[in-house]
Amino acid sequence: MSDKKPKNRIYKPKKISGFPEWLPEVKRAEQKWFDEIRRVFESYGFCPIETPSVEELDAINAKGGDGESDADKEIYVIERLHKQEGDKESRLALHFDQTVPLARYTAQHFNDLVFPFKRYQMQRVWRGERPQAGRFREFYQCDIDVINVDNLPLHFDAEMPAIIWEILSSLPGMENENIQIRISNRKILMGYLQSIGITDNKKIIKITRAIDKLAKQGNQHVIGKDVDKFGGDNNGFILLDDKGNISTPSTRSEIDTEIIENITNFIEVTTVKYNSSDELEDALTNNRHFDTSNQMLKEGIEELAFVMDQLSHLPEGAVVADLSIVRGLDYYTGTVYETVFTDDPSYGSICSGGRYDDLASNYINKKLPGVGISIGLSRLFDRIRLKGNLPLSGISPADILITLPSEEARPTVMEAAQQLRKNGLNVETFHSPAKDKKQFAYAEKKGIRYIWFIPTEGEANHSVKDLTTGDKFSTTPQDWKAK
RNA sequence: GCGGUCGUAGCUCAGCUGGUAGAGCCCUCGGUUGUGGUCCGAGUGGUCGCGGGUUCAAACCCCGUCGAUCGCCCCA
Repeated sequence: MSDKKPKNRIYKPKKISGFPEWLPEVKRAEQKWFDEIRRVFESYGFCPIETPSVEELDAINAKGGDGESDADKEIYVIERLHKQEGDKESRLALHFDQTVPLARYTAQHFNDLVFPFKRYQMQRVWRGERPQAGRFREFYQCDIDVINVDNLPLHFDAEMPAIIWEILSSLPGMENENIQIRISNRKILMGYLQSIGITDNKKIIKITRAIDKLAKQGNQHVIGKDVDKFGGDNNGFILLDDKGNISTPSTRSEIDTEIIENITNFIEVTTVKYNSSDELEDALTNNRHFDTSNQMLKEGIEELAFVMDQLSHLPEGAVVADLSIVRGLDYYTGTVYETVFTDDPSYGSICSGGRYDDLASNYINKKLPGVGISIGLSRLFDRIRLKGNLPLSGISPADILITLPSEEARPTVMEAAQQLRKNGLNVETFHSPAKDKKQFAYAEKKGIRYIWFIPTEGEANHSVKDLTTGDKFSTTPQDWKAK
């Protein structure tokens, strides 16, 4: 009797949370998305670049200015496993978006770039946050940005959503999704806060986040009702009731009642979505609560109205002005975008961006305003995939599998394969002589449509069988064309 | 960083109130099938996430730990 085989210790493979990977058929579908996105980007004249996965940590942190920002925690820093005492090397960090690398890139290659610099970039980015539905630690973003020297025409602010709309409505599997691009302009909120006397940066951040949250939770949520619920040290100080109205300041309030009232007025306006520039201007300009003599507020309204006008050719509801969109990243200074599934806004934005006045000012002594938008490809893709709406077209990209009846036939098989490839077909040859059953089953499983037979003795022609229909054709490698 | 749920074959899971593990799929082989997709049969595969405790006895109870997942913060 045989002894028990010694078991070799196996390192059992595990999923790494937040780092998705796909089977071939899904990856093929993802590649088609990349192809389509690239096609549209290039059709508008954007050119490709790729930056390293890492930036120097100092360079990434340069944008904040404040030093300790929330973004710090999301960054992965890399180090050598075998680093030694006293090794001198710059600290490298995986980039968490493509905007900061773009700023650095633009500054670094300033002399060699043609402005306005229009580039697209489709790479992975990394965020050190806790994964959950639609949230990854490693994911793809597809960015387009335009950067110019000194001034950047507002026209570009309108071009971004137009491009995005074109892409989102052409990606395979997205046919039945209801998507909306929501646009605002930070100058409106900033100008408004300025006009009611709020200038403290920390207060501004809290207010913007409260407004942001309010909109995303569909007015259901309460900020600060249970202060601790909203994350230990991040004390919400704006208290909203279930209808989304600011009620009383919490015990930790840093803000007085009059201002609360003012913000309530503002929120009334922000929770409406405006379909046209006229609606928007009516609501804001003629609102007695707004001091439109404030220059920044006025500019914001005008800019947003301009952008809306430029986008009036898009279908109704595709793009709306939504003043609750304020965006977390603090480098945005004007137009801001978010994109949501209208039937499930809480899934999060699938496509965001905005305008920044001088993102590169930390890297170069020039004023380089830009505007850009980023498709959260992984989040979008995963949603469509999980809904089962992703069109899959087989594991293999091969159109044809040539059977190998015997080892002697291999040269003929190879020759036929080469000829077919020259004609633009993807061809795989079966790897070893085997029963037809095995070779057929292989083609079937890999989703290869045609099986090719070289001539048997006495036959002049090759033959092809279409597995989807069962039809068989007599032909030659030179002549055959897939129907 | 915080909270909820979960962790049994490669995958999806079953395993009643504790008595030392099962199904389907996958995979391999054989048969059937006008050259494959069907059907039938056989086989491979698990120290029940890991560690400790309670017990005569634990996949099942307790503690810890790790992992996954969902949510909060934040964000694509």
